[in-house]
Amino acid sequence: MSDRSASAVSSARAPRRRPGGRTARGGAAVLTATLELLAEGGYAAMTVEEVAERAGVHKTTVYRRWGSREGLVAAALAAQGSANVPVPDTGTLRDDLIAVATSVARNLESPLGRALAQTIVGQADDPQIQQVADEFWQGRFADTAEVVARAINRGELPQGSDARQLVELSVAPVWFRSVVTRRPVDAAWIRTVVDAALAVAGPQDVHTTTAQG
Amino acid sequence: MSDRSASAVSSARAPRRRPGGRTARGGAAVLTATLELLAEGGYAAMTVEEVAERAGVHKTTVYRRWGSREGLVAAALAAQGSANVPVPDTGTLRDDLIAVATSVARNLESPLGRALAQTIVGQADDPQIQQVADEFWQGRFADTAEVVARAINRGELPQGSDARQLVELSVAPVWFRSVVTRRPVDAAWIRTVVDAALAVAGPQDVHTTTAQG
Amino acid sequence: MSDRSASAVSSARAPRRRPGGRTARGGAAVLTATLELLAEGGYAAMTVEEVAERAGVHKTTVYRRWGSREGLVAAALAAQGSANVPVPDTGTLRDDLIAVATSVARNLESPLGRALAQTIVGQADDPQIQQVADEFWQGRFADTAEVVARAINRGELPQGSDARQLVELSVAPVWFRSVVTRRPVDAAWIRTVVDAALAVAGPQDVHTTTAQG
Amino acid sequence: MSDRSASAVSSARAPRRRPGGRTARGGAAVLTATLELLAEGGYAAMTVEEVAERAGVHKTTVYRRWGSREGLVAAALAAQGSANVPVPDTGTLRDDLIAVATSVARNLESPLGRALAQTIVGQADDPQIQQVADEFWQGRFADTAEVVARAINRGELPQGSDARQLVELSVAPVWFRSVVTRRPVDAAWIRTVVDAALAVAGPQDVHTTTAQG
DNA sequence: GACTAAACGAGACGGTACGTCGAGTCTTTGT
DNA sequence: ACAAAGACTCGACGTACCGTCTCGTTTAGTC
Repeated sequence: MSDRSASAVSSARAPRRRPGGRTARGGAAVLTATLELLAEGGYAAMTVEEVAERAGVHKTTVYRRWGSREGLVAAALAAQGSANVPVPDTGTLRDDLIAVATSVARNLESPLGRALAQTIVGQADDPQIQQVADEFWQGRFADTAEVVARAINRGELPQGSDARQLVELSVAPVWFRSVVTRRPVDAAWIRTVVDAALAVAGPQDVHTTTAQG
Repeated sequence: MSDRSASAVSSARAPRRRPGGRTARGGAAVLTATLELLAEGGYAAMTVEEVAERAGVHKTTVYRRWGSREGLVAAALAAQGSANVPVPDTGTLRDDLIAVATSVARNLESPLGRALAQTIVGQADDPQIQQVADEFWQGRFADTAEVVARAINRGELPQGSDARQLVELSVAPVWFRSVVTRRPVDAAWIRTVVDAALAVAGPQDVHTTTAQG
Repeated sequence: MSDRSASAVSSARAPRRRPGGRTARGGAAVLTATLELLAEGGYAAMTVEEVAERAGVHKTTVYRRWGSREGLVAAALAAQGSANVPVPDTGTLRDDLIAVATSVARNLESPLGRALAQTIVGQADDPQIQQVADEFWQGRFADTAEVVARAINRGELPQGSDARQLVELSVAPVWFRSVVTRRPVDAAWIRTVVDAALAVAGPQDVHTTTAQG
Repeated sequence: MSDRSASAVSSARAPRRRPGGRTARGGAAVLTATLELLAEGGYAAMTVEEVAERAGVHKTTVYRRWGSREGLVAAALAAQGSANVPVPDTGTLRDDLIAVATSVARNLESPLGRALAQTIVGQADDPQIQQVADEFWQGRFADTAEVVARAINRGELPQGSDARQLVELSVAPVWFRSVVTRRPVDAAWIRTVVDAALAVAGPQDVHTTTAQG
């Protein structure tokens, strides 16, 4: 459906095109440097000047193209957010959801993932950041809806099951623990979370099987 | 980010005229002003200078007592966080959890609540903020554990039920929706969330029992 | 990270109160540095940043105290302009005027004098510069009026003689040559200029007397 | 110094639409725009970009042809300076000189005249500006020398009279007042100035003779 | 009731970063 | 072959806020 280019972040540390660098190439270096700095010290530690220096570009160039610090961050976020996360296909809904939640947990454990998460939440008042965040979630939920669609096809879930709710309930506690309360997320807990989500998915039946009577 | 308004004087908060008065009163005015500014424009818009002015205090005084911007915010957060939220007692666990989650949702809908949430998440890398956040969560989970304790006493839950898990699963989706994806939280959804949490609380039977009864 | 160009030249002028220097002393060093730079390369070459560096002061300090580049220049101009030039007293009006004109010529030959002259003229549209210039001229004409007053006392000039006109006509051509057409000013020419000024000073009598005799 | 107004479009000067238009008619539009901007806000307010926009030409074109801001200004100055001012011929030297001085005064009262004067003085350190200024003065003095030549022919002045000195003494005070001290120039004062100049031109008698006749 | 130490008011300063302006250069594209 | 378009480097501007420091004054706690 949505073919987002899966271009890697390429942590290749900026080639350092110092003086004559007629970069222009697209400014990918700038976005990379931005993400790099976010990963290193979070939003507060990311300065436009440092980004420019790392990208081998002049400060004014950054401002010309991205308008402001927020614009730059938003662009970097968008670039990173559109990097498609593969949707798992294990054969069962439960394992798929566990895989999704685990993937989220892993991501939030990485410095970059954590930094982006904090930025999305902490700078949510900025309209540009907000818009990128909205698009990000829309994309993520659209992607993961496939997991649920397959489950419906397999008969694991009734026709009208709410895909978003299922995924939201599976992922929310992971974000909460990892980003809000900052406590470790382990596999067992993820399983519990997914089971809870499944418990209210569709009209009970699928999960308990016997509650129908 | 660039609003000056030198006059300010704000909402009549600070008596401003403290000729002989030994301020010291505890600096409550400073913390109040801090929260006020956080509520108004979030963490980014809160400046020590503006806080000092609103509190009718000099900037250096703020630094003398709270050390830094983060220290000040941490203190304000602590002051606000320790304001005990009443633990509900409706008679049933489900309604208690719904009440707790609803209370959280209401709080996160308020400008101040939202600002504090964003601060806690966005500035989580700062040790002082982090500590306050840790204490806050510890307190909140301790408080709400009572709800579960009562349920156990009533026989709604088996002895060894995990109070924290129950509350966490009830509250996490609310935070996620409200703070992370920024979508509205309605009562029906809260009920679903709580039901999901209850579904994995204690050995299945409790749940099914409850559902049946 | 940010390599400061080690130019620093600074002809041993600034005490270089680097780190703990709670300068405040009055910022004379800043004004001195300003004049220095003006002398070196004129108005265009004078940057606030360079001034600050030479004065061993931070850029923001300069802006705090003088508001802007123009304000700084105006202050430096005022400081320099108020340095009283001694009014000559040779015994005769003609020699006094020659002395005044010669002094002006010498000043305009110096790099600093030339730079200030060019600044006064070239930046005349700036209100701050303008005001300083006005005060400067007022002061200069007031000072030199004494020369004329003495001449009146000596009977060289009638009572109501126009001091300003006399001085103006003596000095204007010097400025014109030196600053406007940029040609050298020699003593013989100064004598001619002063004679021309004297020729129209007072109600003819002095001149006509001379012409008659 | 900080007025933006990106729209501008100015006083309908530039045709703006030069689709096939090859090689600008000779760049007159550019020089006109330059003078226009100089007249409007002086040297400081004149930017190459604004000039280019008003002339309906691209910035790079300006740089190609005039090399730099100074080169452009020099060219504009030259274009304007070479516009011959008519040399008066009233019949008497005194009236001719008064006419010349008055013409200078009128010119210096106009925004453009004032701006050019300030530029010539303020940017005198730039070699290009300097050269244009030199040529300008050479031309002006050559032109006005005719006035003196005629006076000699009429017998108003002796053969070897110094034309340049006469004109210089007549004009210098006007420049001084108008450009340096920025005070108004009135007709009576101009007469005084010219009389002073005449007083030292040739052997005194000429002046008195003229006055008597 | 005077005396001292802590805390405060006031104000400037060093320092980092922001975002902006304009000069001048270079490359691509078109005519 | 020259010009339009547009992006880029570079140096500087002026501003905001952080956190520090100094000095003088106030006030509280103690003798």
